[in-house]
Amino acid sequence: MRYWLMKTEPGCFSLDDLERSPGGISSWDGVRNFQARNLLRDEIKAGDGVLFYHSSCAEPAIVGLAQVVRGGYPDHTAQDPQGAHFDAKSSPDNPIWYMVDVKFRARLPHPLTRDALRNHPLLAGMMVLQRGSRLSVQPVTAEEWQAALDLAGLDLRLQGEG
DNA sequence: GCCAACGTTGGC
DNA sequence: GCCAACGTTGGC
Repeated sequence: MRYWLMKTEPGCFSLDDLERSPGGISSWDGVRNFQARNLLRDEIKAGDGVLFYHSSCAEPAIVGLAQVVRGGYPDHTAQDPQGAHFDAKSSPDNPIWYMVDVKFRARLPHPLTRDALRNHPLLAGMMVLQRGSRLSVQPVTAEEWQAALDLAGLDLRLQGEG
């Protein structure tokens, strides 16, 4: 079981949107970056933990927890010419882009702001804090995951863990 | 709105 | 295969 941080603009798809999705489950689609694609396709598996991060907003922060419920599979939004994520180079036979499904798990009692992360010795090194860090899906270490939960005051045991 | 950082594209 | 130009991201 591994851990990830997923970035989203709340004006586009927020933690609320995930919670309100049917069964609290939504596909994580529309990622059009090769490095993130590789993670979605090859590394991210059902059961993995997700730190849900809001970016490009008044207070960028980790706001919740989610869990991967389906590992990488072809992103069919690339096949929709009307959609915002259409890519003519992708085809059902030879998909370029991949997505996963994630399920809402928890809202943090208090969002973990960038300042809060920076001020924590175990979290200050997180990729999301690094300058120019644009990867929308980022690996998180087990230590960072635990420290984030501790800092949030959350005791969450995900299915498949422990 | 600014601007640094990054990924992608395309000319050569 | 290099690299400049461009578009996008995202914190501030």
